Amino acid sequence: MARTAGSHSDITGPRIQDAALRLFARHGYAAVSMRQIAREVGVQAGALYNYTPDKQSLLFGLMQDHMRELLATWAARSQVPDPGAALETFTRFHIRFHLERPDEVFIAYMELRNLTPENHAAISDLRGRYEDALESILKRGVAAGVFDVADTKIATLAVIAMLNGVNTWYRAGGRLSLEQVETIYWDMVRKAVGL
Amino acid sequence: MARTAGSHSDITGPRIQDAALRLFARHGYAAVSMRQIAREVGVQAGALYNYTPDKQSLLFGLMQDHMRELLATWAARSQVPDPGAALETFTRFHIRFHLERPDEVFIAYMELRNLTPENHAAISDLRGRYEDALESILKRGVAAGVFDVADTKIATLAVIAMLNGVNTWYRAGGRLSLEQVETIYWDMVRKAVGL
DNA sequence: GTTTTTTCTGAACAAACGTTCAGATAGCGT
DNA sequence: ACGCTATCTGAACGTTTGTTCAGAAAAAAC
Repeated sequence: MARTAGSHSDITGPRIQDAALRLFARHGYAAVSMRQIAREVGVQAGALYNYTPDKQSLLFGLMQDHMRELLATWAARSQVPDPGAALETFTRFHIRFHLERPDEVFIAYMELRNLTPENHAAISDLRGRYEDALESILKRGVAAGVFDVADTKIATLAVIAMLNGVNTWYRAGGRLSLEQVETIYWDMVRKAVGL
Repeated sequence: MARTAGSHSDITGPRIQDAALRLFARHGYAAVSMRQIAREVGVQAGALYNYTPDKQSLLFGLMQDHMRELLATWAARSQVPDPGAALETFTRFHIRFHLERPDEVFIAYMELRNLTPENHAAISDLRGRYEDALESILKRGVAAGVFDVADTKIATLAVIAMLNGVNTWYRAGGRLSLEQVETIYWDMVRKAVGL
């Protein structure tokens, strides 16, 4: 046997990424084998290598795609001049964006240590750029005298850490709507920066 | 060859736990082999099985020890009646305790998915008890009318997530002392709960 | 309808995996 | 000094790992 009926790279490629994403998020990169991914796609393990040079690149691609989309989506937003309004926009954007992609977020935070040094540096750089987006808002607010923040760098990391926590417990269809969750967190963020 | 000079279970046992802790934290449970742990201890892989029935128990033991120590240490503290003071005590305790044990904390949060269902349930239960300790403080503060918190459950998770973030960036000997870090975070927590 | 290209199979590779165990030696109690 | 027990080695087990590749079939190009 060889090429199978209906096979097409436009179909198999994304399916491999989807399967890898889900399996990596569920069991962890190191615990998932190429054969498991292949089985999920309905293909033999060797076929995966038409789409990725190796397992590491598969992980890196997923993380890089996620971070780039995060940055691009945020950059596409029209920036509000008022620091308070900008912070609210960021807070709600962050929660919504991350809740819509639980698997990507999980991988981006948990699998950093499974990247090669070069790949790790690349992802860390993208992460840093996103953190800078928040920190620049905090700095503007401090400069304008509307935020009360002792250390903008720490506040940046603290806010992001707090917001990321949503992904550990929120489930669609639960006690609270996405809108309610956003509002509750925004309320805490707002108060934390002294607004 | 067989038993080696100077070998003793009181020495080898802890060394195995130390090595497993460090390696699991650095590379992840699934990515670390029993042979790597053994090499770190200076022993053959088979010798590990005098101290643990299997790899899974090694991980579970580390996580359980950590969570029990966390709960016991917190329980040993004399509880302050004032909710505000209690929250400050908790905040400073949490940061200090966790910064003193970066590897244990890392494992306790990252390796949950590598536990068997029974072990997972056991650790989650311990985790839940610790979260309850914070939530009870928040509830007392809300009842006393000194805290402004929309949802104590979410606030609990948000505060813990924020505080846990310290472990991702703090390094001893850096720009800020532990005392300073505690104060900055307490300032944010205090404001976030409307105190 | 024929040729070329794309996509996949199935087998193979060496290496590493967790775990077991008979046997050997070190340390301890007597 | 001797025997007993605790501790470890070294080899072995069956399985799984990531990856490669010749060949075969489907799809696309002509």
